[in-house]
This record gives sequence, structure tokens and C-alpha cells, in this order.
Amino acid sequence: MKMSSKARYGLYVAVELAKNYKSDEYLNVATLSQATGVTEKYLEQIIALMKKSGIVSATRGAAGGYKLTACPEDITVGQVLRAVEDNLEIVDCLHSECSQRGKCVARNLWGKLYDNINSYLDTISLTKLAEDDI
Amino acid sequence: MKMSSKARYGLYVAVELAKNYKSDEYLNVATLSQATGVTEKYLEQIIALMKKSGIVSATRGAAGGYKLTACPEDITVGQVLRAVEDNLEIVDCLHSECSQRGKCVARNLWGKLYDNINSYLDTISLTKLAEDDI
DNA sequence: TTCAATTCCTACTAAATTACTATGAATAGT
DNA sequence: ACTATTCATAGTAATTTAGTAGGAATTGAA
Repeated sequence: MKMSSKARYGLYVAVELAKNYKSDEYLNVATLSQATGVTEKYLEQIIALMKKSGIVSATRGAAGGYKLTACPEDITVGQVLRAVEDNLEIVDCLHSECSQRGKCVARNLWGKLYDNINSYLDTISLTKLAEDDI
Repeated sequence: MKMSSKARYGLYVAVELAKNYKSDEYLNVATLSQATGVTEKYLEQIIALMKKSGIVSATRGAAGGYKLTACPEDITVGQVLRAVEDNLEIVDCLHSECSQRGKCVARNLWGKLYDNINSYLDTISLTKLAEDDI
């Protein structure tokens, strides 16, 4: 059970955008790539997921780039990770087949664990994360 | 971030052994395979991990097999998962390289999340799991 | 002491997933 | 029109997961 690099990079991006929030300017992917050490092309894909989930907005062309759609106090680490890590879901036996068909002892457990993880992650805002106040 | 099949199968095995705990007899891998629907050879490997971590003991030969080393009230889901899922550790940036070298904002977060997950998983005994009292 | 039943050990392999790379179209501003 | 940017999508290499396979070691019973 591991966090993907997308999860980590997603947080890096979120923190950079949080730092830039007050300026109200867009940060482009080249800048974010430099700040985070992740290639531009990979970041594009990660940021696309964040955009899709609504925590980031974008504009194209000169002076284009990305910014947060809300202030960093109001965006949580949980939101970022759920956006970026398609699989925060721990296990997909909720939807798919299972050798135990219905009587799986783990099923309920995974659900509760998922809730537990998310409610923790949702207590941490980007501001807190950036300040390492966790 | 997904639970592996080993994690799930490990729990299946643990529950079977828990059910059998009172009898004080050993359950062999063929029986466990039938009960869980997992191949014998794969189960062997999984149970080996549980044995290595000390929650299961074994004996060979006729009437051999496996049993729990403690009563099911005293063994937690956390113990099983840590035994079986080498990677409950979420991320290994604690030991290895990281594009941010030291100033990684996520590092502390992963540690706290790990603690959070484990302390939850350690509140659930095998007895509770078997009864779905989670 | 031999035999059968079992665990134990370790190497191999196929499938899936992750972590990128690559190409180019669409759009916004000057 | 031109340039700077995001957006969309396809491809690929590396890693991990999930499982197979073969046989050695041990135990208990006849």
C-alpha cells in the first residue's frame, strides 16, 4: 500500500500554488517543474487531474498557467490526494469480483479504513502542509 | 494506494485460524486454500510471512499445519497486515532519494498518516473482524 | 525404518500498474 | 499573424504484483 509519485508531486504542486496564491497570478508548468524537480510533461498530467476535480483553474497563452480555485486554508491534503491518486480507494472489491463473493470479511474493514484515512487527510489544509504544521 | 491481494488473503487466513483456535488443532494449507479460494502455493508464501512475524506457528508432517500463536482477541488486523504487506509503509522516501532532498513537504505527512492508519488497524482484533464488529 | 503427509525454501514468469516520454492540436494574449 | 501556453492522447520502459513450479526438509505413523 504505497502512495504513488503522483500523490507526492500533486502535493508539491499544491504547495507551490499555495505560496503563490496571494499574487493572484498564474504559475506556468515550466516554473512548477523547476520548483518541484518533476518533468513538465508529467506535471501537466497531474495538474490536469487537479483541474478536473476543481481545485485548480487554468488559462492558456502568454502569462497563462495555473492557480488554486480557493485559498490554501480551505483546500485540504485529502482533496489533493483524492484528485490525483485515482486509487486512494485502497481496494476495489467494493465493485469487482472477490473470491469470497459477499461474505468477504475484509470488505467492511476497507470501507472504514478508507473513511478513517480521508477524515485524517481532510484535517490538514495546504497552509498547514506548507508550514509543516501537521 | 491499494491493499494487495496478500493483505486480503492474509486476513482470510487469519480469520480461518481464529475460528479454529479453540480446537487447538493445526489447519493445513489445503484446508485453508479451500476455505479461502486461494491457491495452496500462494497461500504458503503468505502464511510464511505471518509465521515470520510471529503471529502463526506451524508443524510439519501428518496432521501438521498452522495455528495462531495467541488468542484471536489479542491479535489485531494491524499485526496481520504489517506482517503480510511488506509495504504498509505508504512511501519509502524516508529511506531513499527524493527530488526535494530534505525539504519535502510530504515527508512528515506520510509518517503521521502511517501512524494514523496503524493505530486504527490495531483497534480491531481478529475476533471483531470475524464478527464484522468493526 | 520406511512411507506418506505436510511445511519450507527459492527460483521463475505473466500480468498489471506506474512513471514517465512524445507529438501535436487548441487557445489566449500582443 | 505569432508566440506562449494549456490540453488531449498515445506510446513505452521499468517496476511491482500475483501467481506457478519444483523439490528439499521434517514429522508422525505403520
